[in-house]
Amino acid sequence: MAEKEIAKIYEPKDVETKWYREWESKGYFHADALSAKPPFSIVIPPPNITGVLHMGHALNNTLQDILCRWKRMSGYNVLWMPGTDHAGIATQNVVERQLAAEGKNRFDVGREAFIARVWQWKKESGGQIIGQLKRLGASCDWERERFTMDEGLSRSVREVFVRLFEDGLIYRDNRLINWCPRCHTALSDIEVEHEEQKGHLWYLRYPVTGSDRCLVVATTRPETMLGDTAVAVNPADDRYRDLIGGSVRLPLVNREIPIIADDYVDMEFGTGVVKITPAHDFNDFEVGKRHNLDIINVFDESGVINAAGGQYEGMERFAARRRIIADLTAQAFLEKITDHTLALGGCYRCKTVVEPYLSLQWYVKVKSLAEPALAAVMGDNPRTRIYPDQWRRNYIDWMENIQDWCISRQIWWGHRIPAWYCGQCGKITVTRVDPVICGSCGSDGIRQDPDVLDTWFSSALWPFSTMGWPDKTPELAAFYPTSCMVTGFDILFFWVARMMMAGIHFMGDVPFREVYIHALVRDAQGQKMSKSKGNVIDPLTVIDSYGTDAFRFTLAAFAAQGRDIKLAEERIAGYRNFANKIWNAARFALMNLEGFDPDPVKYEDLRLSEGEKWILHRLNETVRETNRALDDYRYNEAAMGLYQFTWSEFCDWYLELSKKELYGDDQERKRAARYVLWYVLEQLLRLLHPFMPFITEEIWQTLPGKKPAPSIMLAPYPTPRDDRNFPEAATNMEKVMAVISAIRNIRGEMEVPPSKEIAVILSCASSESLSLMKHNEGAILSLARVADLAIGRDIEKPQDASIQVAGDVQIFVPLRGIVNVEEEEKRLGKEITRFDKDIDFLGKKLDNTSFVERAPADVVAKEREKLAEFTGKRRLLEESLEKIRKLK
RNA sequence: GGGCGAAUAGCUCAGCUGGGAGAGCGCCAGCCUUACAAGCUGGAUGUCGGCGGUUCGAUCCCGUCUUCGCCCACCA
Repeated sequence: MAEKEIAKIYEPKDVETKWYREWESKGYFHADALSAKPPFSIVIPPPNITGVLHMGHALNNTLQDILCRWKRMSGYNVLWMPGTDHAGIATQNVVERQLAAEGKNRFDVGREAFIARVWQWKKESGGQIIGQLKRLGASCDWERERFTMDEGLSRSVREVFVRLFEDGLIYRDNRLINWCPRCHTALSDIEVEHEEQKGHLWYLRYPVTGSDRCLVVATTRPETMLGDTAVAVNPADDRYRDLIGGSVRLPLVNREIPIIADDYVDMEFGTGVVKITPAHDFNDFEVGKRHNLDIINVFDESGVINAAGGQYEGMERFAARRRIIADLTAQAFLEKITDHTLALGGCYRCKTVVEPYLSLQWYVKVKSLAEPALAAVMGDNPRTRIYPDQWRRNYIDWMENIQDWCISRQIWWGHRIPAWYCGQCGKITVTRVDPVICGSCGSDGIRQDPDVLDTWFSSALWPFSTMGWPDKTPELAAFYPTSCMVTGFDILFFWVARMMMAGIHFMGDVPFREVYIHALVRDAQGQKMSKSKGNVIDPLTVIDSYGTDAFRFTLAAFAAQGRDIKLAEERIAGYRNFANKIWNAARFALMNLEGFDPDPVKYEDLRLSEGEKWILHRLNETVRETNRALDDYRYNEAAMGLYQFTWSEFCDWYLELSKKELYGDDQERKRAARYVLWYVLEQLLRLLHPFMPFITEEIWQTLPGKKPAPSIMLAPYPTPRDDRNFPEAATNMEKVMAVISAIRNIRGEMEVPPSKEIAVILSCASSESLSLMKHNEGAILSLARVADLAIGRDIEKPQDASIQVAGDVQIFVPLRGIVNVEEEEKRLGKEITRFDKDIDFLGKKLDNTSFVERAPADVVAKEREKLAEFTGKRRLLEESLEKIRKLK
């Protein structure tokens, strides 16, 4: 470290760009498929090309990067496969909005030109999230970056579609599906988000034919009455039994429709009479099938009433509702309106209320795919383990109740369905290569299905399509199945479940060995972050103001399993301070390591102090804990352990302890101190690197000594070292630290300013303590700021001294001129009361014969010890208090 | 309607397999002690949501209730 002054405050910005560029350009992120090292692979949940980095991405990718950096340093051949998703509906929406701004729609420009325009948009602005992931420090193998619509992945999609079709697992059917009237496309069941809303139940009178009775039906959607083709009652319902087989006349429409009986009708609900609209309700559709009812579709694809709606044709569905209610009211067909809450389905892309809509769509038959995907997570040793376990239950429930997957979408941006219809024979041709003639009759009058595949169809193949499938590639051989999938629970069904099905079916093995499901990032109040609420914290703004490392560390420290993260900005500031603390500890070290070369140092020859042994021992324990925690995805525990070690032990204690050695003249001691300082810091930086990649690299590069690698990200991750375990020394040091703390406590309580040096007498009750305290005299002198220290066996307490007890050491601080007698009296009183409580508690516990008899012997012994210790201390304090009182 | 999760210091949260609770921020007191005031030292604060049960012993296990949150579900 040169004479150049290092800034007191860590400035992340330049450091981050500098090192990221270095890592990437040197190819440190690149995985070699032919490496001899054991593989560790993760495929990134590909962000949408329309995406900008939000908190969810930041958390997700930070957690992945921590794993990747940790494993890479631990000797694995790490592949983190990156890429982006074409995000069919979302991306199409973006470009359609652009067109709308120009006063056009996609039909004006035509399919080909529209798709060209989407590609153009992708080229210009589709990659920004990749740059943002880089700012986050993501160590992805960018050389392998893929896109769900690139050539290779499109080939995988085509292959999968054809094979499933050939196996009879893909079929076409005409049934009710969820339809978004705004996106003009079908949606799968899970793409519909249900939300509870306050609505109404309208009770409508349907006059019974040939009678002056009316049947009253309750409905939440009165406008669909235009498509009613029956009313239904429960066959067991005595109220209506006589009317079954009869008919009613549909108001406004004047259509005569039958009264049918069906078990589906709940007698308890509403009036026990249900209007049946097979074209616009999933239940009614089933009822209609059972009873062979007509299906009258009254909407067009935009949710506007069509010709079947007679006088209401051309009205938007909600306008039609208002009008129809008004008309029914006017004609006395409306009996009453009651409040009713219902779960309305909305499009997950645009929130528009979806419409059950009859149409011809493509489906994947999932039953046979789901079975092995279910089996793979079952048992004590599942092929794929889901963390935390609670999510396994969710996965299982969903897989067990899985419905066929509607995969066709009526949009233009996506993988076009490789099916051609013959105008001659009407047969379908599905092939790997675009056909020119019908596969059945040879006619050239074929045309391709206009629909594209659900975006999640290609996502399902991601773990193997990105590695070159269907070819047999070295990547697949080396990295499939992947080691781990890190993702949020919101796409457990959309994505994880489908990757499982596809992976097992096409690769013959699960796509990943482990799945780690992390939580959602919310605001400090626990609200979901959303633009409309205005509570969004932008990760990039956070990075700008606090630095990437602080931000990453915050996310890791918050990432407790199974719990959402409530992110408050103050916390990030707290970890920014932590980064700064590391920075300043490094400044201290570098200043004191000037001219020091650790390489020739023989560790075995060093004469280590108690404090040095203690910090080495604690480092070893921290190493052990960090590795163990990361192994179990306990990111928060790993982060908190490192935080505590760094700040409370390394900085607060060790650095302070080291000063007297570093500043002293004993060259042998100095050498040991420098070595330990260098060693612990060097190891600590490696431990922290997966969490805080930039600052650790910046400091690490300036440390003296020969580097094991050109970058800290390639240096071996610390593992515990047997030659650095000092359990005994560590315990001893803790005793010394307790004495120092006790002296500081007197100082603090007595308000003795740090500038005022004091005299202290230590009275030890054992020879062990005596030699320990003598041995660590220097530490006590400097850390407790003591000028005059006397240490002896069983020293009589001076009359006018303040007392503290630490283990079997009594600490006397002569009062005269320093301590206020009243203050001391108060302090002692407080301490005594505190002991009284514990003594009382322990006494009662030990008096309880069933405790003494039944509790394990070691627990009882421990409690006895504690009682004796407390009683002893209390007695000392009591004596001291009496003496003090005499002084008054 | 089914399932899951949460309730711990003023706030945000830890607390792995039961032996009378921790952190950060905030608060109080004293400090510019030559790495760091984004800092140092000391201190205060909790019927661990309520009620039962199991146990020698429960923040932790079981039951139940209350209050929040989430997921799934075709009750019109």
